[in-house]
Amino acid sequence: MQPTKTDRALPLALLRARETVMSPIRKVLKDHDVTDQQWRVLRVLHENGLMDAKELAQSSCVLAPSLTRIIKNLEEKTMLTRRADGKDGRRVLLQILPLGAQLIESVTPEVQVVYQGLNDKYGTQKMSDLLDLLHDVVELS
Amino acid sequence: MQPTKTDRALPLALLRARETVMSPIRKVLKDHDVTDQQWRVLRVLHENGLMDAKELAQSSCVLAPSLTRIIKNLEEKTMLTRRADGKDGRRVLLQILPLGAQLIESVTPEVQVVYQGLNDKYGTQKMSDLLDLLHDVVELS
DNA sequence: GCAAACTAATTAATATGTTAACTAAGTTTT
DNA sequence: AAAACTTAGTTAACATATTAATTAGTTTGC
Repeated sequence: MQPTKTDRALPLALLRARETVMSPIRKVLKDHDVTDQQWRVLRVLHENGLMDAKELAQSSCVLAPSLTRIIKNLEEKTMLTRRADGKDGRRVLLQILPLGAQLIESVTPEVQVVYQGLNDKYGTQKMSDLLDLLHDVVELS
Repeated sequence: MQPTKTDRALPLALLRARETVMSPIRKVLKDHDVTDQQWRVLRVLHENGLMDAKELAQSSCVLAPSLTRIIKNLEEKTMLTRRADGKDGRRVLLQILPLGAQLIESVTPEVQVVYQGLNDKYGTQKMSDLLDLLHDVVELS
């Protein structure tokens, strides 16, 4: 069986698209000393309030072992707090702290500028279509 | 400025979609002791023949420092060869070896089965549309 | 021709990805 | 209630991502 041409392979296409989008955003995040994973974790936590580690890992698309390290790191920077769940001793509850929320709020405008530029060049309708199609891919699992 | 809801953020959507697609494929690759990065590198090399490291890195969406280590690893497994370019002493020329090509050819059918299942569930037309939209994203850079 | 600027690749340092093994806490079975 | 099973989180080991610095080779400008 012949391999699919690499430029029509979905995983590589997704990766290339992601690199295109993330590259300029990463620069912004870098200026604020945040990695994109830390950024995802903080954004999800900012959006959802109190969460346990499993929810947070799934929502932010970070694996559990990575999240453990990221949490440790962000906790040391007082960006978030970590405490055991009283009802279920296995769970760890996470909550964003003012410093974390402040980071989100100060970096977001810069990131939005990049998104907006992307959106203008790409087209709002196409962007919406793309997001819908991507959402459908995730639904398959 | 309010952050974009994380479920409509393009980078996260791309990442989630990629995870959905890659998860079953990774299992296949794991059974053959190949990481997905090594797989990408070998596939691109198999498709394109002789390439220098820079081309290979760009085409396979791997950063140069990672490629250096991946090449070292694959070279030790005699999956590919590495030699200096006679005309430009800075460049390194890579070529796939029979063992590498054999790996591609033996793993590809299994990967294709996964792709096919995905394609059947998702729809060929939608898949094609998605690939086109993703391609257009990359064109923006 | 040669120094400056540039380019390809590697190395270094830190963070994350990935799988497996492990610990602790909770749930189910009998 | 104790054993077996399950689940959440962590730790471990290795591979890759990311940026910066370094090395070696090439090209440019004067």
